[in-house]
Amino acid sequence: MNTRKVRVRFAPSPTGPLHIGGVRTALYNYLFARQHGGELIFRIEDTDSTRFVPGAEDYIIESFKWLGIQFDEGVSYGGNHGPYRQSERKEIYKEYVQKLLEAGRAYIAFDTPEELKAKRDAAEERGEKFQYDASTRSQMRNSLTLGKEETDRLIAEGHPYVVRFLIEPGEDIHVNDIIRGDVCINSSILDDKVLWKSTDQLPTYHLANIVDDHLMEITHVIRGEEWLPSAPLHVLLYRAFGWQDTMPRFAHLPLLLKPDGKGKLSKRDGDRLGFPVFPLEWHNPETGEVSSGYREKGYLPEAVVNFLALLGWNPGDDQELMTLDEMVQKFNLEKCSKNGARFDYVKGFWFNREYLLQRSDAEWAPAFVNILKEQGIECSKERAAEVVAMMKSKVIEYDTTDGPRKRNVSFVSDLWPLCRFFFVAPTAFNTEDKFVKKNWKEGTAAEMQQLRDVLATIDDFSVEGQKAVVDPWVEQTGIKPWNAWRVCLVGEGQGPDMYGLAAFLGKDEVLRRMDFAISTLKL
RNA sequence: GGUCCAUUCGUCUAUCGGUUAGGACGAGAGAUUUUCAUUCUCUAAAGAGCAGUUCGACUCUGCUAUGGACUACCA
Repeated sequence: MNTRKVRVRFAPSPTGPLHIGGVRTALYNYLFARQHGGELIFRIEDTDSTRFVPGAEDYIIESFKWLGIQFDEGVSYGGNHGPYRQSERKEIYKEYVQKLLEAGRAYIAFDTPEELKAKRDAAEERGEKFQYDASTRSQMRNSLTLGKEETDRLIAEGHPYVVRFLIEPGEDIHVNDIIRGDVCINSSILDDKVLWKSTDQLPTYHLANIVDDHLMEITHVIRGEEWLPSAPLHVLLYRAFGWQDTMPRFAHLPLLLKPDGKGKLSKRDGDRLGFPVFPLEWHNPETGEVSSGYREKGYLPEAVVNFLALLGWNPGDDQELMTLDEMVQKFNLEKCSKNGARFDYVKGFWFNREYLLQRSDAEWAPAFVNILKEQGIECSKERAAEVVAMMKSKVIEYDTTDGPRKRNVSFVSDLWPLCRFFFVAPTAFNTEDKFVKKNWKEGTAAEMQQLRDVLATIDDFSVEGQKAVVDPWVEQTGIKPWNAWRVCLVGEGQGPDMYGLAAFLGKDEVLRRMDFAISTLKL
């Protein structure tokens, strides 16, 4: 085992917004690094020049800032192992492919993409599969079949070529994965992977990845399960370079699956079911399409992080709500589950609510004030906080694939549809409404008139002030005014405690709404 | 098709040979309630199937089934 300082990395390619699965991978790397007092490196793997998307890199950096995941080194963070963008490391890779070439562990191949495609198509027609490997490379146009002279000549003439990794068949390659244990595959099923591309004169992922991880002294590679099949190739690469002694340990994380149906979680699922799959809102620079983000939807970063952390890992006890620091304490790669986790976004609502409830009413207020402003309502933070206090324990309806459901207020934005009447007086009453029908009968108007006149005498209109006058009146008259009063002030059967509502509205507004209801509803 | 990985309540999961198989989300019921809620209490809900190893298997092995990933000059 190595006693080197733990160094892990998260290395996305800037081909678009950061997928939520990638966020989880980065989070696990972060937890692991922190727990071991190690370092987290942020590397950009932009060796596919054709898929580069402007803005993606900044997007990813901003995402981690919002989430509170701090890197120690890398693009935008600095460090002594740079540059951290693979496109800026071309000369380094060149040097290392050269070494492989000289050592006879790689060779040059002139087969064009078209020729290869023709081979594949032909094989497919025969119901077979073409693979560029020990069994076929002797029939191809490469430095092995052409000889050194001819190869040099073709290169000199400017023929495009790739560099392929020469894989010896018939060897069992073991990968000791921290999560999955021993994974073994035979080298015969591997193809001679392209290490250097002719199209853009850049290395492929496999080469750049191994060279960088070695040079950046990475000790543990924590990545998605989609990389498991190529892990043996990577092991072979480490060996070919003679780096097996410092080869990092591997840990392949299970995938995030669709909330329903089959397959892995995709952007489409988010669009379909109405939840974000990206941390931040993303504006596609080419299509102009906008994809929603957790931040813009009103999620708290702590909630997103906590929710994600538990998708594929758990501390082994029953604690589900954890701060980042607690997670750092408890994290354990060996306790990561091996099977894919369905993305249960409904549980995400619950996490958000829990974290929102930990915040004071005053902390909810600014966001609520903004939402009110969008509705054309000006409201001070203080008054907004009062509404929050009265309404945060309510439930709202939301849509699911199984039809409408109810859930607790989980976002500040849930408040608005529940709180309209705080700011807008009823302008009409629905006499067909069950609550109105049940609570506004003959004689109710007269009772409300009595209550109105009692309220009119109150100077201190606070909850306490009203109580002191109204409670005795209720006692004395035997009138239960609550529901009818609610009809007057709200217009329907919802809202907070009546004294609280009335205190918020103020005496004038309360009397005005009552007058309006009494004169419109009559009876 | 080939290779590899996986399989406990609807979902996320605990259990690392001996348990009444635990928790959470979600669902249902009841109590409380100044409407709707909150809150509290309770309930239902699981080891894919078949063999084997063992005194004993959710846990180990094999097969089957199912799901997933990979199979590019993409990462």
